[in-house]
Amino acid sequence: MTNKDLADLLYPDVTKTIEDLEKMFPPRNLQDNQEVCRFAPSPTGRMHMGNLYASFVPEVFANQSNGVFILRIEDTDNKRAIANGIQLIIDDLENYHYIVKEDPIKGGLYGPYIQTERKEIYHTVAKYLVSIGRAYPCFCSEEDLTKMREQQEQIKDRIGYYGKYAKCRNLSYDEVKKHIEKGDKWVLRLKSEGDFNKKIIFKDLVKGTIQLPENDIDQVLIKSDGIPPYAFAHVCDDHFMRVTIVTRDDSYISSVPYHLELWNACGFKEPKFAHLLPLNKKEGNTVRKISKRKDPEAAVSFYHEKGIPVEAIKLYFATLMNSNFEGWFLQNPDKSYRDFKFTFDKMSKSGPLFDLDKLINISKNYISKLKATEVYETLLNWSYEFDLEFYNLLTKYKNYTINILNIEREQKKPRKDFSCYSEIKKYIWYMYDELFTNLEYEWQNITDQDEIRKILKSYILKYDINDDKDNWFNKMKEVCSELGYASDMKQYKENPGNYKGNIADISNVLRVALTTKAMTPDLYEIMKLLGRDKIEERFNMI
RNA sequence: GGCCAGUUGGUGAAGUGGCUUAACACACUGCCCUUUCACGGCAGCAUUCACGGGUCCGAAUCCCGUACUGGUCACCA
Repeated sequence: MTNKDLADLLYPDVTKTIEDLEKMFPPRNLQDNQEVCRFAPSPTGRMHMGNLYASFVPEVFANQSNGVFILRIEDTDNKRAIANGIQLIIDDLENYHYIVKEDPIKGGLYGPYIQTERKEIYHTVAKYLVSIGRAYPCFCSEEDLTKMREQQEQIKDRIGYYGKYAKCRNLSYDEVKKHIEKGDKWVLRLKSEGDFNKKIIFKDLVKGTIQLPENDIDQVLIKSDGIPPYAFAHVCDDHFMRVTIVTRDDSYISSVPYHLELWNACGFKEPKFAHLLPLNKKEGNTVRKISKRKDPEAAVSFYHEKGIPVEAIKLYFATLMNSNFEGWFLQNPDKSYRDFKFTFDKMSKSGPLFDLDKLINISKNYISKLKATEVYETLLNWSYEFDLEFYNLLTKYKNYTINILNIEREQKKPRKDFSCYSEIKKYIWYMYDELFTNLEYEWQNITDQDEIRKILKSYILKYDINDDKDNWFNKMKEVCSELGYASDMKQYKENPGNYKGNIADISNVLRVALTTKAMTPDLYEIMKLLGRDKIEERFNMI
């Protein structure tokens, strides 16, 4: 009896051959420098920052080379999958404007893009491996394996199904047949040819040259439910999807020797590998992988609710990804991160720490460079979801709001007040009469109400909405002289005793009377937007 | 425990044998500019690169050892 007979016995339903698959999924018609990358998550829930970053990297490398970025769903562990998991992932990638060429919904010539729908492919390759003597069925039960492990631990031997421990490795055709006929459960194992005492050397795009012991463990290729575990699935998928760069978490690095043996046994040309360090977070003195369960700031929804622009998050990812990106972006503030040439060798070999402060800074800069109309549109969308009262005001006073948002914006060095959209209201609420209630005035040096009224009265007599900024400021100076305040700060500083106060105090009174706040954008602009009636009305409220 | 990797200020990091008495950015502090805030400008913030030894005229950079941190050793991905 030959290996071929064994293959037929194990996989009688498989009719295709590995050559058929090669024809069904021919090499892509791409240049050498065009990369095919994929993001391959499990559908276990909403994306989190770790995931999002892990998908940003292959997306960038695929698209900057004009290649193909694929979304493939790894749902072979059905215990952890959730119902609408796939849709959630697709939605998040779309919200972040990732360019995805092939995914389970769009489809593509190299699908299906869901692993549990690719069983035929896996079984075809599995059958091939059996037929060339590189795979065999194993009937060991879970108890057998546990017992074996305990024994190995006791005598301090290496743990695993290998060498003399691989009991089922040399089962005869008749023995296998007997098991199968009895309906015994079985898994398919690789017949490893590796030698643990020898080393393999391989080059990782991120980590450089790495030496690891060869794999000699007869790993499971197909589980008893007929579905392959990750390793075998990824080899079949990445080969037949013609992936050129496999990006994945750094934790896979120690199983690379096994993976390489698999690629080899199947007769596939191995792709390039890039093992990425996960996003970390500092907790006390220890650094750990950012966690969906423990860290609120890991959730994508956290940023969505705050209204941090997705582009800012991507810019932050870009700075984490390539340390020289930030400097480049400082030199080229008007360019997109898509114009930057990312490389693997500039990626961190130790895990990058996720820093919310840094993200917020990037976000501030990003928003400050937008046009007022763009800020308005995004703010409108954000408030529609999270603050309907504000949304209604924004809709009612569209142009007015755009003008407010435009204060000190379109200039060389724009203001950087807003780090996210949820913050905007607290900076501009006083511009809307509807929100101008429950006031707490932040008077500074001048608190005497009579004095304040005197200043306001003196000022309003002079105010003319058509004044240019110089005139406007001169009128404030006139109030100073009339009421005994210094109109020139230098003079005031030389002789503070000669004055009741200075022009900054007068300015503060006007500002607080109109806005209640001691800190606002340019007062001249604010007054222009409020208009004379509102100014008088607010002065009279004091 | 075996194997693999990493360790540069409060933070992200640059750095691959002399240009480094360690770039840049964030945060923080102080000063200046200024009607306020913001922006901006200037300055301060690691005499030192986990520790110990070695190679070398010369080490953050190369070698060895130690410590610590992380990863991995499943019919999970």
